[in-house]
Amino acid sequence: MATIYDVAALAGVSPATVSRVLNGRPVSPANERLVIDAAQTLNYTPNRVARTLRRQLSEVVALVIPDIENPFFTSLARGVADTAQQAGYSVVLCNTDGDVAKEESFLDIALSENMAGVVVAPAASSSVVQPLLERGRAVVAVDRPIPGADIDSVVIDNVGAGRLATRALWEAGFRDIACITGPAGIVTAVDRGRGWEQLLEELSPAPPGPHRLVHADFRVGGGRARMTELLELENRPDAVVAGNNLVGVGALQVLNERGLTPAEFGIAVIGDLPFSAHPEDGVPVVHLPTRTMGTTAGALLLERIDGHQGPGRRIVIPGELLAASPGRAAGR
Amino acid sequence: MATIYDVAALAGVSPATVSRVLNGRPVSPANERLVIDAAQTLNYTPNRVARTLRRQLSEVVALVIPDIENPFFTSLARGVADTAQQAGYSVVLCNTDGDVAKEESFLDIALSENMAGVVVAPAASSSVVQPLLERGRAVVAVDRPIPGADIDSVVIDNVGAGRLATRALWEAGFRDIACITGPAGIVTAVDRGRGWEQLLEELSPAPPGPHRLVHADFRVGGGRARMTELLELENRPDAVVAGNNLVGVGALQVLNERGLTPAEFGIAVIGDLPFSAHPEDGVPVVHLPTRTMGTTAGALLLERIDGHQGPGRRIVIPGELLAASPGRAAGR
DNA sequence: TTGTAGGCGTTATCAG
DNA sequence: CTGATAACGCCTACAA
Repeated sequence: MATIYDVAALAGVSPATVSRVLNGRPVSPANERLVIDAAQTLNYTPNRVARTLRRQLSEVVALVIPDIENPFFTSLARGVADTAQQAGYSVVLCNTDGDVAKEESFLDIALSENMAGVVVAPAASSSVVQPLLERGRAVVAVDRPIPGADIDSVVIDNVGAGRLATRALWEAGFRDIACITGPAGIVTAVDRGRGWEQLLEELSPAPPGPHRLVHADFRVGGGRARMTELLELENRPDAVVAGNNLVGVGALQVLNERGLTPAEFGIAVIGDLPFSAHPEDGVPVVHLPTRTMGTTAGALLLERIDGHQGPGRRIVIPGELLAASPGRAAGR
Repeated sequence: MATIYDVAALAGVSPATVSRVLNGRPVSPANERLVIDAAQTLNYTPNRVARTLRRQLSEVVALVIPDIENPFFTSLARGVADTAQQAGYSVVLCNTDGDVAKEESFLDIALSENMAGVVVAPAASSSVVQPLLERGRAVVAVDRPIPGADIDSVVIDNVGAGRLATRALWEAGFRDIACITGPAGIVTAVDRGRGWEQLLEELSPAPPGPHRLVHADFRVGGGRARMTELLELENRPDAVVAGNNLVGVGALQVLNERGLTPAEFGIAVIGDLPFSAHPEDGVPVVHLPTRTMGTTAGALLLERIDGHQGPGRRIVIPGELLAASPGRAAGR
């Protein structure tokens, strides 16, 4: 592999001059030509490891997410990647599988690899970003804020999303609306449940009992399990709010298998139904602009990398209720 | 940030001894204790950049895929990540968006970051892995082989998958079966189309005209567009093979929107339908074990990293026809 | 504008 | 077993 010395030798200049050309610093036109030609003929590529060691900062940013198989996060990832790549950074994706230890390991690596910044969707409510911050690295939280860390964060208005979904069912005439949200330890799940609760307390003469709010794994299996239980209840509800896209898929699976239509048993979903092959008539969906979250988080990160100081900013992105009209095209 | 010198100073030994402890080389028990304690109190983490520069090899492997939003590839990614992480490697995911230039850029980076290896699902039939191979780096192709490169590859039996899907429709009684496969430039798409063609030539007294094989973008939109066109044909077919999971979703969307059931218009899908909320009764699906592909590719990569020599191995993984019986649980 | 030289943090070699 | 030292490839004062 050619080094900067090889290029210098071939061009008949010093390594410093080569470095200057590579980094766009002033060099005589003649030498610039020589260096460029030499680099070309040697097929020279700067060694990024050495550069990073010297500069103490790489041109890589990491995106740490808990579930790479959830379209919510892959769409988010696209947003971050688009923004960062446009600014010349490479984006590497790290999947923690919801495992706090893996997340910590990736943050460690980001630190010791001298990465320029990290966008993290924390697996739990605690996330060890302090070491990164102490070293002056850019860190942005996305989807879920990190309590106690004064950093930029980009989140959904989860309470509002919960309200929108619940209101859609209420207005469709349902009066005993349950909610399957995510784990009690995940703030997005809790907030969506709070939105559901708020709205019913405002509208309903008899607010729902606490047993109408159930927690599920934020995956298809979780939705299936809780939906099945709800249906087998002695006094079962007449509608349900699904706390995220995958829970929605699971719940819909159960309803469909039992031949229950959305008119018979109401269901609204917080988050876009991924890859739906059926129109899902009558199912209100609260669209969450995940790609926008990603681009926003990416933009904040770039600003921080560029040296922006100041207290952590908090950007809240609203969900948007999609009409549950028949014939609406699903999927993408 | 503490360095190896700080640890050495605190422990009262030389940096070399610290390095030895870190790398599990023989050191007197007394010194080992001292070093471990010193490292702990200083909260020391080795600088991976410096280590990589010195060792000329990092403990990172890259996985380069063309579409992070396609569950086919995210599932594959899980497989690779599981295997590699178990062996102590960090996996970084690079999404090329099907863009050959981006792919080349990522391969460049893998090279100049001294990454230990790369698993690549090539965007096109050419992929510039030569520089990596020349530097002795481990490279494994997955999903699509790289013509002209003598490397390990893990692929689906795409011809076989095409045959399975087509046979299922034939046996269900359909006799004018079209095929929507992927772009003509993607070998997996071509092979699946060949499987369709082969089978019909064997079974059908009048093999299908070439216009029964159409190429689509391997995404939902591609499936929608081609399916719509097929249905509007003057002499439309009575069934269709969808060339991948997303084309299947798109085609199913169109059929469902028009109220055509799988009994009226046959459809079989090559690849698992992602996140299906409906049972999809009567739709034969050729299951592709993507996760296994990933773990297999990861294992081959690790062997190469460990120095395994020899010509490129080619592992072909068969698809498996899932019965299209009513009531089958869909999604995961 | 250009070259020299030191150092980024680690590991490997080579004496001791 | 241990320590001093050079080297990985690059960038950047500093001096010319």
